[in-house]
Amino acid sequence: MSTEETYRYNFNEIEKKWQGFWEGNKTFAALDVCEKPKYYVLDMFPYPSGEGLHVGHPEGYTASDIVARQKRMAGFNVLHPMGYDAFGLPAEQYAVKTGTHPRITTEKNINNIRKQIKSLGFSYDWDREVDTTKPEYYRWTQWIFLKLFNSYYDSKQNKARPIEELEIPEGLSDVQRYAYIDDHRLAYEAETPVNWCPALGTVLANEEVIGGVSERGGHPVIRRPMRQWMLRITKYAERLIDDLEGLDWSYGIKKLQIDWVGKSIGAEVDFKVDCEPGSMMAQQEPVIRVFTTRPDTLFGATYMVLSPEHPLVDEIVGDQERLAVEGYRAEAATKSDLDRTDLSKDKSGVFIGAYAINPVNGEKVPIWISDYVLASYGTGAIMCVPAHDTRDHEFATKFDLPIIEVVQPAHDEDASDGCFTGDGIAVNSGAYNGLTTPEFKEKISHWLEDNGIGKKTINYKLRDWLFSRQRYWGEPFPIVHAENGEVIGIKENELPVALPEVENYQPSGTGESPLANITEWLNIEYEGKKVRRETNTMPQWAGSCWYYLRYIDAMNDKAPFDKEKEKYWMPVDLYIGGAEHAVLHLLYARFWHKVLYDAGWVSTKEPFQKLINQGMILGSDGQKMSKSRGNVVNPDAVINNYGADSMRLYEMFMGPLSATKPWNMQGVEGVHRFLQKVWRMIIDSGEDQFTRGTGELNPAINDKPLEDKDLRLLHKTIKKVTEDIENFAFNTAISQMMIFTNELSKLKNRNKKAMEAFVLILAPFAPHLCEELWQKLGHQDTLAYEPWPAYDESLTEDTKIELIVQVNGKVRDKITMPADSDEGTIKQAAQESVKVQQHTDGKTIRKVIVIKNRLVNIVAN
RNA sequence: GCCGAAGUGGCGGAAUUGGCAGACGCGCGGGAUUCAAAAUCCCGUUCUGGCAACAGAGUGUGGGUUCGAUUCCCACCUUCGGCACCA
Repeated sequence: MSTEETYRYNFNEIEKKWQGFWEGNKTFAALDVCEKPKYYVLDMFPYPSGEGLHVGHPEGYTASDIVARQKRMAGFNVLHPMGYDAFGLPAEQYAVKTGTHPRITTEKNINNIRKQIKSLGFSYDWDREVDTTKPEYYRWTQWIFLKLFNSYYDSKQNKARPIEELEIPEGLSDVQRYAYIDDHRLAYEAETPVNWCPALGTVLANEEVIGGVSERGGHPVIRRPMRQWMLRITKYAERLIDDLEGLDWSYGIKKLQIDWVGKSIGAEVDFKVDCEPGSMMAQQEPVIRVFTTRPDTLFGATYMVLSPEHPLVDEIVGDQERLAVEGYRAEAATKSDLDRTDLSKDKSGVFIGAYAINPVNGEKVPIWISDYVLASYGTGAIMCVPAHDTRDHEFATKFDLPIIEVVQPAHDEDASDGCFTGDGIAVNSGAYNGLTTPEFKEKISHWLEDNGIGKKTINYKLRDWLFSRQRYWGEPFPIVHAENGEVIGIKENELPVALPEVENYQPSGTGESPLANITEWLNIEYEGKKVRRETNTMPQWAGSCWYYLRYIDAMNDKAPFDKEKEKYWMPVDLYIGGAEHAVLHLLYARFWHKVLYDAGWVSTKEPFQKLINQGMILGSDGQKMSKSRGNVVNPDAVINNYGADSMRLYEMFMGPLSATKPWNMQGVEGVHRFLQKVWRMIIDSGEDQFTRGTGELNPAINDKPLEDKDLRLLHKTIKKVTEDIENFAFNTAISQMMIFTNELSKLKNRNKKAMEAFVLILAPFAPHLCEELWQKLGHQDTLAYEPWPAYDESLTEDTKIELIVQVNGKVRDKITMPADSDEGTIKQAAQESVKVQQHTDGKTIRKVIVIKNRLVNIVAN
């Protein structure tokens, strides 16, 4: 029978056909004006690498696509866009090696990845595609940067305001005024020690340095001060924590963000440096300010440590100690972060030959420097309480410094190693003895404030964002520098500052980007002044900080987006992506969003209302996929062999979306068999015992009503699939549809309406197949906007229930009874059971527990 | 070290206001169909004992609460992910 082949499930043909249909009809175009409620489903857009997609990408994209398709059918106006985060180092490194313009590489990679994405049949609105490297896009990235540059943070109003509104002290010279203003901008320049990678010729962000070498390439990284652009994200620390509250994100991700901001409440305390009376030093009255979260342990502070970089060290160092101190500081300066971390187990430091006075008891305490104190946190100096801080304890033990206990555990908690870090009761603390830790903190804070030697203070781990890179392939800054030191933002209407062509992509070597080599671009006249352009470019994060806003109005050439459209579409209702972006991307995007919010450009405080992280997909060996292990699965191969629908279905069937799970090609085979079975259930494929192979509707499909149990199965299935999509439990939704198919395939009479409902609920998962089946069922148009099938609650429950009968908690029998039978009837029926009687024989029945519609437990002994 | 998530058959996993452990899929075993195969269909498949009916054990380990615990509580072990001297 040659027709057999012809009418089998031919995924290749079907998928090509429907992808063409959707594209040609713009089936998934979102409407900007619409009476329907809106729903915005966003995927984290990919970096278009040369390798293309790996199987991890389609996992999140399939999940979001199922939701998008289901929401459309449920009557929502859905925005579901896709784009490319295409600036970045790999294209540039390739350019350095081969001379190929990164634009060429990037375009090629985008074309490839777009083709891959399209081959999976996602319901994106392709008219809204964005590419962060296009001038039409980065023009607005620069525009937002200018917003940052032209704003300052008003701490009283707790929001950013235009720089023109900044109050400037009178009587400043021009230069002083520029400096004052620049000091307040949300985007500012600073001389900062940065991670300089000589091999890459660029500065790397902390997160791009792993174990002292560059994340890409593994080249050594050293610390070196350099002029850099910084963004004042620290001003938003409090709001970045507070506004998490209303978001539907997992506890884990919120915690990660909160910890990254790292808020801690404590006090700043001034320690006077002990000077010889009448000396030069004494007149200056030098003071060391420390930050501590435990002001209640002040009486136990037996020494102090300054960071090696602390500015006061030079002034107060003793003559005899100067040489040793300078040696130590030089050593610390050359140490990378890795070296410092490595030494964490073995503390180092030197005494600087000076003393300070503990303000609470007048004790003279020695001052040391050590690299375990960070210059960049708090005040760069600490008071040390070795009895109640593990790091101080280690240091004091090593250098034989005194340890005084000032807190006792309230109960008999474990004070192991003589270092108790918990809350307790104060001892050896003068008038404060007997106070609990919180009481003590409160009192001493007031005392410090009343005496002008300290005050309550809040510190954050979060640092300002190092926002410049010495690279070619990134957004140029819309900034020029005048000869008098003035920093000038390019006018908005002159944007974009286009990325110029260069002859070679090699870094300039001085630490500047390749842009510094193009003199005719570099030195220009701007507004009548001779200026030099900014040669830094923005980091890869920049484009991804606001792309979700550009999708709302991707073609707008007058503004980044239309404010009315923004009001309609924002916030993003669902954001799906990898957990690797849980901290930085989300934090940075939230920060930019808040800046735009303060400027009145966006209407919501937060951009992403609900966030779901998909888990990692491992190779079939249970290891991370990597070329070197040879366990990488190529999605193209899977699509070729089994089709996009099978690929989609398998990725969802593997397990819970957020779990880490291994790939198994036989599992793809399994879901593929399911789709074939669905095909045979509805199409006369000639493979089925009841059919002849016409390729049309299966003759078993007719208008005869389903039997009660099958009708109930249909309604149960609709209910479960509907609820499971809501809960992102796609694996169990698929399993329920398998149960339905297994059952209905056995029937000689398959009700047509039931088949149609089934096709509609399977459609978000396997859209190509379902469109084809929908057409075969006699419909002309796409099913994308067919109403989502409703279920009848009363038909989702059974009329007869199999009750479990237990004796002493062990299952001994099962009895079938009408649903909602009353307790008395159930008890009686259970005790009449022969098997129950065998197990209760000779025993006294103490108790009978009945759980309606579930079980009976007879307790006997 | 700290924080977060998780530990269930040969494998992926299912089951939560505490109520049949192992749905669904893979794999494996047996059968039907076939000249044969592919495809398809049917039966079986946690472990131990038994031909079977059936009995016992069983959700990382050890305790506890309960008529009843994969689910709740306490202690511990292991794996994965993140952070890492932030005073």
